[in-house]
Amino acid sequence: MMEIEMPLPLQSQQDMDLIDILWKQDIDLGVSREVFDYNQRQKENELEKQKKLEKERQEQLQKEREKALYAQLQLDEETGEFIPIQQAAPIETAAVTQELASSIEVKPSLVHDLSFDECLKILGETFQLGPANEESSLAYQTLEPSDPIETNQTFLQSEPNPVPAGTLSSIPAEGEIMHEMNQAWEELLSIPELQCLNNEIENMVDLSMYTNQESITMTETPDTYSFLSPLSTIEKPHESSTVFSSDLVDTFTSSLPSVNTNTAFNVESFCDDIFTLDPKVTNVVPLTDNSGQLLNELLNDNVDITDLSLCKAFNGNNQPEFNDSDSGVSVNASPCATSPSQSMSGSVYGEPHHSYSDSDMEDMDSTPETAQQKPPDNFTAAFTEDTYFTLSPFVSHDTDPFDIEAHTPSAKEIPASPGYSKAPFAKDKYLSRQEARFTRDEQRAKVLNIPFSVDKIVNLPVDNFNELMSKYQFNEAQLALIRDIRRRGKNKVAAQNCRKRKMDNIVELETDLDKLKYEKEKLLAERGEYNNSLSQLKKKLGALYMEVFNKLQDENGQPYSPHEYSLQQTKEGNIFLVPKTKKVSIKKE
DNA sequence: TTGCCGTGTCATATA
DNA sequence: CATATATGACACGGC
Repeated sequence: MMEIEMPLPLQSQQDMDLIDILWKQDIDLGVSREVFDYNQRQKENELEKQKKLEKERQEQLQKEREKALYAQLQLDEETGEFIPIQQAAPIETAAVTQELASSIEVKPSLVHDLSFDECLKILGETFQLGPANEESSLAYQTLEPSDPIETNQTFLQSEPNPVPAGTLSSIPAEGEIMHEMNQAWEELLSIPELQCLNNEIENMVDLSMYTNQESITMTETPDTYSFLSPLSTIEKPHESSTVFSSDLVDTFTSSLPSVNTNTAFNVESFCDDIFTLDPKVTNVVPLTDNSGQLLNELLNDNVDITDLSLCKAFNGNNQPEFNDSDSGVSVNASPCATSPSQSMSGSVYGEPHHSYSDSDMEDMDSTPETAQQKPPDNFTAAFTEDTYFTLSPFVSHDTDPFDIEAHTPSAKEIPASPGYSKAPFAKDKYLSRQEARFTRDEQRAKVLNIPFSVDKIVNLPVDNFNELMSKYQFNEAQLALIRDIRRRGKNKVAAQNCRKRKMDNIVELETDLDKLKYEKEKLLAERGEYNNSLSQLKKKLGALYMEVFNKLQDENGQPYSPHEYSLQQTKEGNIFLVPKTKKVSIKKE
């Protein structure tokens, strides 16, 4: 069975005999000879050392990535956010796009070989996975890896050609796979028919999110990252387009029917199926965590599809941006980032990134552990009520977002533009609804795991609000965010009311103005009438005066001259003929 | 490209 | 003093 091993200097013949004796004693127990083999153990030790070295190299690589990412970002002094250096991005984008074009074998035509119905079927079945129940929750707990980086390392170690430590450019395999997969999805969803499918997906998920919220439990598991890995494997060069199509359809149709809306989706088995789908495909490359998050979103119907559909991966044109330009949390939906620059800058490296830029996040240095609420007994119910907050793809349950923030400022990567959330489908009318539905504050709340809705935060009366707040333990960042959300929410309503009042006032003033104009016209007309009647009365009075005056005669029987005399009336009603020269003297009297 | 409009947000005053 | 409300000013996106 065993060939005689060359005795080492440290191993005397007595030692070898002793080993043989011990082995013979244990051989019935199934112990192999290698157990007693010093060389074997030494080899194992060396292997372990190599693994450790590799692990260290991975960590070093990770740090270098972050450094490179820092180099691509600049700190916005106003917002405290990291923003990409504008000039670099387009060039890099173009370059990487070209690289992708040459490296990715899937042509658009290939993807388009999938009929719309097939695509619809695939994605429809994918998202018909109902809200995961507790079974899936269990699955989550059991499948949950320790952390994304570790997962990533595991993947890397399983690779035939481990990624060497080095700079960004020295990790083509990982980045390429990421790009390939994202590209595949971009192309898949760039099919015009699938644009409207986005909306269907959204609606389906909306249904699951809002009608079954109470039954929703956490199902997010990074293991689902591998869900779409066939995309990166099937689309290898030696696969024809028809093979791609059929394989893909077969993959989904063979895997998904066993999953209904009430059954927990066994991601692990699902992935196993996929990974073993085509044994000819030897170059099975693991996905990065980042891509995995995208896939996780796709796979989990509990996931926030807003993030998904906001994801630029589905149109590949713009950056997903949960960026908060002026205040609050700046969250990059990098899980689905497809921009080469973005991918290169960090998201491709498999970390969900979180960015907090204003007062909300200024306290982020608080102990990460405190970021987790300590819910009351009814936490589950209260929690699931707004579960979508906690199912954000970038809210990892086993990694602390603050920690990630602290170590990976890359979260600031690639805000497409300063300002509000920008729909990935900039010209997609459907997304404006999503955008409207998920405000920035909601996104912030998701990031910080706020266990109740923004609506509650804003609209609850003070007492109820305080009562609700007392049920949880929040860290300072969360408290600040909640405070700001409430303030902003109330101010938003106040501003709306204010504007409405202002408009009402304007309308009212305009109405008053019209009324006054009408009144003025009316008064002017009335004044004209009065003037007319007044002039007529004056005429009549003059005629009457002259009639009376002409009847007056002096002692000679001569009429008085109207130039020398005038008729004047006293207060008592007596009328006198007064010489005009004496008129003044009479008045004086 | 420019201007207008609606909206969210902030700062500040006031209740 | 804390909170809510009101409002001017500003930024931003859409048209």
